[in-house]
Amino acid sequence: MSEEDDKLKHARDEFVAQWGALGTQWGINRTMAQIHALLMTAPQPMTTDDVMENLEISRGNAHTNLKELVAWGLLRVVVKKGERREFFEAEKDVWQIFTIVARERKRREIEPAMAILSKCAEESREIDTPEGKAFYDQMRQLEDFVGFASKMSDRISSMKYGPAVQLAAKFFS
Amino acid sequence: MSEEDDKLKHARDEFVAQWGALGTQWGINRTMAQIHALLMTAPQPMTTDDVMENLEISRGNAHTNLKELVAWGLLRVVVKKGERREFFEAEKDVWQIFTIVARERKRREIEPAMAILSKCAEESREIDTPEGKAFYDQMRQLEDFVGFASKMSDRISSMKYGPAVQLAAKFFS
DNA sequence: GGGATCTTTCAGAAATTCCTGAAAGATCGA
DNA sequence: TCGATCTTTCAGGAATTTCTGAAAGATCCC
Repeated sequence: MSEEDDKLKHARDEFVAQWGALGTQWGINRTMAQIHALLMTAPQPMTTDDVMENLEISRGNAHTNLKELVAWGLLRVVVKKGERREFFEAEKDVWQIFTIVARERKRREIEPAMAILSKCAEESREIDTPEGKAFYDQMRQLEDFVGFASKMSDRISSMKYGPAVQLAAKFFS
Repeated sequence: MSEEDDKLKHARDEFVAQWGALGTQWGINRTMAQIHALLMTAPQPMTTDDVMENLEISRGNAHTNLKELVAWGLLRVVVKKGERREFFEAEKDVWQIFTIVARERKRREIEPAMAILSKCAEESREIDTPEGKAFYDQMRQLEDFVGFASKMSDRISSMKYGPAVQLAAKFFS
């Protein structure tokens, strides 16, 4: 079966490499994306050393990014009895992955935007010139829209997969 | 009215600065986000030199990012009669801005992901080992989900604002 | 043609982000 | 307590991204 194993190894290596490259576009660093790809396609939980070896990266790098992925909730730490080392295992359910990423993006992208918009709207609320009114108006429109998007994101992220698909089906009808 | 004008200038400067900082999180560079913020809140179209002066940046930087924003569709070039210079004006409609950004993100983030997933699924389709099947299965699940998200994004982006809000209202009921 | 004005490009500098390797910190069993 | 094993941190270096400033390229009018 070495033939088959080679094909798999090749496909998996490609997935890891490309997913890593893509990570950059998504605003997460290459290593983090590669580790995530590696573990999503790992049959067994892996140790820091496994990851280091497979991706040919330093211990510091592996460690930092593994912990970051754990903080996101995309990886879990697994302890095996009789083993002192930590093993890492990925969340593999796509809907779970989606909701985790959506929540994180909301936290990092939507919420700071809301804060800015609210502040600027507030500061300009009572400026009684045409320019002032136009500015306030623009801030309010942005604020309303972003607030709305934020609510939608929450709502969807908190749904179970089944209902979400149901809803989407309705959407396409 | 110098008092009022000052307050407005302050609020606007803050918006530009903060929006620029936020841009980094969104994966676009600071200058590009700042220019966008500046023009979204400009009562009149602005020239390259206006932008350079206001943000205190070089001509090359201003030029490159203005053109990039035009390429995205977030700015339009305006020609005034009797003027040789180009003026730039921002799309101010929030729904338009949203659909433009959604389309761009799809192009840069979703489509490359789809390509990788399809290729890796294809390559692993016939591997007849437990690991091979698991890998193929994972690729397919990701592919299906991302494909689905892609369709949803298209569907929403191509809607008019009114119907989109209607739909959202149903969603919250 | 030639000068004036505006746009575009791009090599190198500056700034930012990311990674390495090593040292320090924990935890455990003997 | 001590050595072995594993985890964590971080200063400095490497890689990547962004910006500047100047030169070259358009376009227009005289």
